Amino acid sequence: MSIQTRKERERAEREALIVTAARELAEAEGWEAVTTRRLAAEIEYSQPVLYSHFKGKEAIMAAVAVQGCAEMAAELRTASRAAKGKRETLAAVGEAYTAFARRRPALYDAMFTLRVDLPFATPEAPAALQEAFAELRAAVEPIAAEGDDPGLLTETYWAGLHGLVTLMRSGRLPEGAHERRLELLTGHFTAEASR
Amino acid sequence: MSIQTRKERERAEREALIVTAARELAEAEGWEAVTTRRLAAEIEYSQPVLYSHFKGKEAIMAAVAVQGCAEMAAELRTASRAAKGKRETLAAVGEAYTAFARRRPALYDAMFTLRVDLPFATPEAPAALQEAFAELRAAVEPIAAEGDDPGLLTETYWAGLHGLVTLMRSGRLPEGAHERRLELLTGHFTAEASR
DNA sequence: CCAGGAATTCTAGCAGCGCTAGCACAACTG
DNA sequence: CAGTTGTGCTAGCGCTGCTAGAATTCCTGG
Repeated sequence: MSIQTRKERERAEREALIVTAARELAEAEGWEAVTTRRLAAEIEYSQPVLYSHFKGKEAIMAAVAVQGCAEMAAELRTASRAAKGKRETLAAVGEAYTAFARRRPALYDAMFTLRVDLPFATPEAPAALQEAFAELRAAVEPIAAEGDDPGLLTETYWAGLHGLVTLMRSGRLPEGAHERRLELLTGHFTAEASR
Repeated sequence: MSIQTRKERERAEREALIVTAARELAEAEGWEAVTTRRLAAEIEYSQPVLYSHFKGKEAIMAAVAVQGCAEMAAELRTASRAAKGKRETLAAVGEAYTAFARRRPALYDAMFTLRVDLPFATPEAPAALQEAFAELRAAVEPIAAEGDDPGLLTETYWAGLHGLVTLMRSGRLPEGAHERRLELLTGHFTAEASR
């Protein structure tokens, strides 16, 4: 019994070690530097050990993505709590979202850009992911107009944030005017829709 | 003289052949199927020939992206011309944009998602790219509020469209409600901004 | 028409990728 | 302490983008 639990604990610890190493490597040098060989060296085990914990590289990235979702959810919540009115709250959450994406680009990519081994738009999506979306929704819902579906409106606002972040990060949009674009986006969502 | 021009013509033809083959392969089987070996086989030359035309795979993708920009610009213009009022025009252009992205996902990825060997937010950006942006801008500008910078507003609306497209394509958003999300986005941009 | 030189294309290979079969060793059990 | 179980390693497969250098083709001048 005790031996069994010790082994399980050790396995869990090593699994966490893998995820942490992957995340740190990705944040330090980008996901293209995260190879299974490099990762194996980092945790001081051989390559095949990785595959006894995860189905493949995508599954490791998915684990990192889930961690990222939890952190983002927490940051969105903090920003939301600190803000006062409906509009200020949405602005604060939007700001917190894009700030997170810019501060932790590798994490953000795993969550929302790269192909990853995770269910998304289904009830089986990871809890952390649903929490992050719920935070966004809590900020969007109060500014929804009469007929607007709050879920769809949240998805649409989210898309706006995501577009800003990804176009900027891939060099399609200049970094400089980010704050002003974000204001424009939030401003148009807090206005009354005309149809 | 004649020999010289013939050679140049043949080179240009072969270059076009490469770009076309890359594009068709990408559209048929996705960019991950476009390997330099596969591409070389397709054009019935050996691999190194590719590198006598392009600096690398990214440069080939960039050439495909430029083609895509030209086509998108044309489609946006067509949609714009067919629409009547300011709001209808913006809606039509947004619709044309997302329709293009969904109909030609590989082309869209080369243009706006994948890392590619192109200058973007600078005056040296390819003409086709600038034309596509100009089409978007022509549709956005008429609905800009007093103080809004039309360029920034266009970038922001573009980000919204891009976010919708990429989140949907990567499975983060369900396909079903796309039209309604697009309406929400366009609706909020054609409304008066409240600040 | 043919030899020499220049340009072009190909063969072969490098270093690295994700992933895995099968062996060797370590750890636990009776 | 012997035997069995299971864990981790070595080695290697088939692929990637890319390139050095050999081989071949083509054009030019005699």
